[in-house]
Amino acid sequence: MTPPLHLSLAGQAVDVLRELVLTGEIPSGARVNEVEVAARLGISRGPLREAIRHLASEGVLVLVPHRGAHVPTATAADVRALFELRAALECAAAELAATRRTEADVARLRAVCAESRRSYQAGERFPYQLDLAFHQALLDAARSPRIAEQVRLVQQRVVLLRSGLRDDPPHQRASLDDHDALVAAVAAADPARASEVMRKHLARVCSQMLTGLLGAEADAG
Amino acid sequence: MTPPLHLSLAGQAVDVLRELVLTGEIPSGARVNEVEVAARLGISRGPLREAIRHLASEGVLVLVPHRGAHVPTATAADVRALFELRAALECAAAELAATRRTEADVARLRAVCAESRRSYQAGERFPYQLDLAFHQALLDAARSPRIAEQVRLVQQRVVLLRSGLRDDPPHQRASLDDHDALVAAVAAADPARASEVMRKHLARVCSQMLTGLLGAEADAG
DNA sequence: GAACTGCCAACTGTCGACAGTTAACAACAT
DNA sequence: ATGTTGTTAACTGTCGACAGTTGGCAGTTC
Repeated sequence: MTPPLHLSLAGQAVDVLRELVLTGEIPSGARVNEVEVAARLGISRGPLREAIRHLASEGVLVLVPHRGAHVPTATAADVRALFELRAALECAAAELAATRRTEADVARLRAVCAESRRSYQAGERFPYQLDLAFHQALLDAARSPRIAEQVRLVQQRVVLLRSGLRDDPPHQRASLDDHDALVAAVAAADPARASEVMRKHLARVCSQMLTGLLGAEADAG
Repeated sequence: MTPPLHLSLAGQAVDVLRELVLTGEIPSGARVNEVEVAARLGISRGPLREAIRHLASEGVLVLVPHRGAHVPTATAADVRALFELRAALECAAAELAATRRTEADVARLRAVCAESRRSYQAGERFPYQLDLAFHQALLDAARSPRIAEQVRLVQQRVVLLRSGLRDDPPHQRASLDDHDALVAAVAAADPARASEVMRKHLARVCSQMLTGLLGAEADAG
């Protein structure tokens, strides 16, 4: 999907390790042994260490002095704090998108929404990839590179939390409606409404994720 | 001030290098030679490389493959994008602060404002440290660790831009008024007003910084 | 039986050295 | 004189090895 056109081994290691963590192949809470993973990737410990530090700065891994890196396990408070950050960023992005969007942006947003709804009705499931694509399209319309960059990092951590989370059709349906309302507000050039719709959308997603995680924790414990 | 109680050399190198860059000792646009700086810090290239990568992830340095790291030079578009991000974060923080602040938070904010005004009138100058202290106090009142973390990173980049920027008493006076208005809105538990005051405050700071930078560029060119 | 102490293995933190790439300089041809 | 090409020096990217620390285990003592 994303072109891994890095030259350095460290850059490649970042992509591979990130994928390993985000797909859950390295599960939440698991430790990352440097020599073991270095051997697995066929590189030395130097570049791998740089990759680990990089992913730690993204929040994909956490570092403990003299005890290496491990995949973080999130508490309910962590999730709420993360979604407060996400709301700050994406609400602002929604406002900017409502101000700066072109006709092409609106068309793209509508296309992603239509594709999402079609996919949902066809497979009775809302592919998360399309959800990401929608938010990405909104960020493109906002034309604020720094905000987009930060949202990408936050979404990455959200993906991390989602690993092993069961689907919830009613929630997916609500998200589809939220997206449509968001596009309408952006198309109408109504920043305040776009921001408010986004805030409610993210609040819903957050609470759904919290119940899902607490349920998973309850299942595990 | 901040306790540099890191254990690893890489951690110490991060602090030292950051200080070197933020104080302008390593000027904007300058390249960072690994062997040279490693010798200067009395450490090997390994830890220094990790420190450089870390600072690059913070935006304090930029990396170019096979050409090392250098201190970034900002364009007007970069400054605007950065302040869009800062506005997204700090407006949200202002809203949260207006919702969650305790009496102690308000007292602390008022104390910082009073100290700022006193310092301004005494020395005809508004120490930037007190400006940072005010925004920090507001973040404390917001009680959103993730947002606070991101604001800290953004402020760091703003400090980077400020290096070698002349003072502007009228602007400082306006900032003092903005801060007072912000405290009033937070004390009144008025999130919408707090957000709006913050937005205008940051817009003013941004435009002042742009004129200051463009003037500096004109002087240099 | 429980708690403390000393040892040991595993792992991280750090270092010095080698290989590959880049950019600048110089020599040459046009 | 200018454009091109070969050469070289400097620097980054990478590796393997050593040292210091941490956590666990066995042995001992109360």
